[in-house]
Amino acid sequence: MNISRTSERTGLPPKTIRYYEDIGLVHPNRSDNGYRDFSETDVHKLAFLGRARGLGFSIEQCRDLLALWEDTDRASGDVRRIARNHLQEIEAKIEGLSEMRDTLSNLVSCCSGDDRPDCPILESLAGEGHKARN
Amino acid sequence: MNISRTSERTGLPPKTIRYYEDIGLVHPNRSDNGYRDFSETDVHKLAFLGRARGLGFSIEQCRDLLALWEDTDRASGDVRRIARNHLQEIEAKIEGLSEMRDTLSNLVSCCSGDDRPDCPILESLAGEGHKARN
DNA sequence: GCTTGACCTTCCAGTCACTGGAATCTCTAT
DNA sequence: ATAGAGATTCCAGTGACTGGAAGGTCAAGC
Repeated sequence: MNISRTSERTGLPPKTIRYYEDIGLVHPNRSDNGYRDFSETDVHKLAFLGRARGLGFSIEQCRDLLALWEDTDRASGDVRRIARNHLQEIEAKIEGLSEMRDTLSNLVSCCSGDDRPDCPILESLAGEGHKARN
Repeated sequence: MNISRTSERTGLPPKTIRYYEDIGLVHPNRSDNGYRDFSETDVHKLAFLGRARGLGFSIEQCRDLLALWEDTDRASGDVRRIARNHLQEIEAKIEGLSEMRDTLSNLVSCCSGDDRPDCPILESLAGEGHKARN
């Protein structure tokens, strides 16, 4: 199967598929003309990678997950450990972003947003927050 | 003021400060020996940048905010527009991450996480979700 | 047989916001 | 004179792609 059909079936752009081969995540065969020739297994691997990336796993985590997937003697505990670590990272990111959101939405709602120059957003960025109620 | 003192006062690493000069966000003077010599204004600008970056604004957004900050004739509406756009991006990110978190935490809690190979996390990544109840 | 167009290949560069490291210069203190 | 700290520039790497150029291959139509 050529790369564009593989792209359609996996939802991954051809560029990404070539990149995944570059970094050793898949190893498609080559036809006589030099074109990549993807097997069903390759397609499954790529779809697996697409889903794992969609859940935010890093490439290195994906590599580990893929290895565990292919190892029928794996311990599910190893998989779970990776997923839990990643889950914690995601939760930390959400927390950081939530703080930003709260601060920003506060500032945005304090700003009149008209043609006048007075702007609590800039004042806060300038470090004048503590002077706000003078 | 030399770069290490400026780093202390702004909380930005020297490397970052040099980088900010490289991309034209600050323009410190130079002493006779070639060392950067930061003014109070430079320090304020850098602190401003540090806070804006801490709220997740991109460098280009920071550049715009800095220009507005320095323009006493600005319209606060321009600032507010930038901040609101950024706020929406943050909210979109939070939503995406929250979906990941929900899916992942579901999978993690379904996985026994012991020495056995059966693993609903891998099954889901392999696209076997729809077969779960066979 | 020839051309056209779609597809494939490789390779290089760019993204974003830094960060690390090497090689070299300057200053201060002993 | 020398040691150490701190400054400089420049180059390369990060993560995960993405864009684009230059060129090879294939199938269809004339």
